[in-house]
Amino acid sequence: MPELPEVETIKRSLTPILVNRKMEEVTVNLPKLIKIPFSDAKTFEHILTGSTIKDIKRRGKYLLFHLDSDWILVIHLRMTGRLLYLKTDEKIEKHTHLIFTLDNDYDLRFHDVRQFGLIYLVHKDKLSDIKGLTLLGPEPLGLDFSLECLKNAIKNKKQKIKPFLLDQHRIAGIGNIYADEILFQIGVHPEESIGNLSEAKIEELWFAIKDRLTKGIEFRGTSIKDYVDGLGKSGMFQNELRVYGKSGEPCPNCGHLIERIKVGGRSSNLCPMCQKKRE
DNA sequence: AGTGCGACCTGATCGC
DNA sequence: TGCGATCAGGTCGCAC
Repeated sequence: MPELPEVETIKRSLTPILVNRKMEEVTVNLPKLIKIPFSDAKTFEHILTGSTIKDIKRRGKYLLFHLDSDWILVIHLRMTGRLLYLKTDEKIEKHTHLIFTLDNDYDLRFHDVRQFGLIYLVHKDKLSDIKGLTLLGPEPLGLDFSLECLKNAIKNKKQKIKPFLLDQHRIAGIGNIYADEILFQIGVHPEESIGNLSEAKIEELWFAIKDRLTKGIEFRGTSIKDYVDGLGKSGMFQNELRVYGKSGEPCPNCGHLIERIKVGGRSSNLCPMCQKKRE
């Protein structure tokens, strides 16, 4: 579900209300969600109870809750995970798997229909135990994601461009929606080999990655089915989408009908006129 | 190295 | 109205 702009929006919505809040009670309703270093819900609850949230950070699609102890709570929302700030006396909805009861009569609740979300509690010296987090590529909106960095990642590779963009080890945070939008913006077919991209195209790609993700954040994310921010508020970027979810509709550039195909097992939306294969 | 597939889950939607 | 097939924004591990 949430990609970089959605996770960033959740972080921004939760930070001002959660920083310096203490967790008075922690309830795990679905113990199997708790990963590394133990899948023991009681220990998880015990360590977190009484902790105060000092900061919330984002890395790729991961959220990191830094505490006033030596532990870090790491959450990945995967497809349908939500983090919601709700009054403690509000009805607990189905699929609420984790409840952090705060010291102000509010809860932070983790809700996840498909149960794919990942919850980790790690010692601050053991963050590297979370492989998916450690192996992430550069932050596309960070300073280390330079044009050179992208060129190096592409060099001598034959991979199709769509799976490349989705590979979190290469660039962190791009998911299926933004990948399609990025490719439409630069007029490249999702099955194009990245080795075929000209220098100029790589620069366009570099710009488009940053541009689409930045715009996604400005519009506070894309709400199609499940996504809302920490306050339950929908994003607006779905109104800015050009190809994702638009198959059968006219291309905003040329009017040709948008197509949907499978690339690397994922649905890909594209305009066959504006995004022809080969350079 | 690249690709393709199944696995993990529930729920919405579509075609018959 | 019902039922099965298919699809969904993510990632991992395995086989070829």
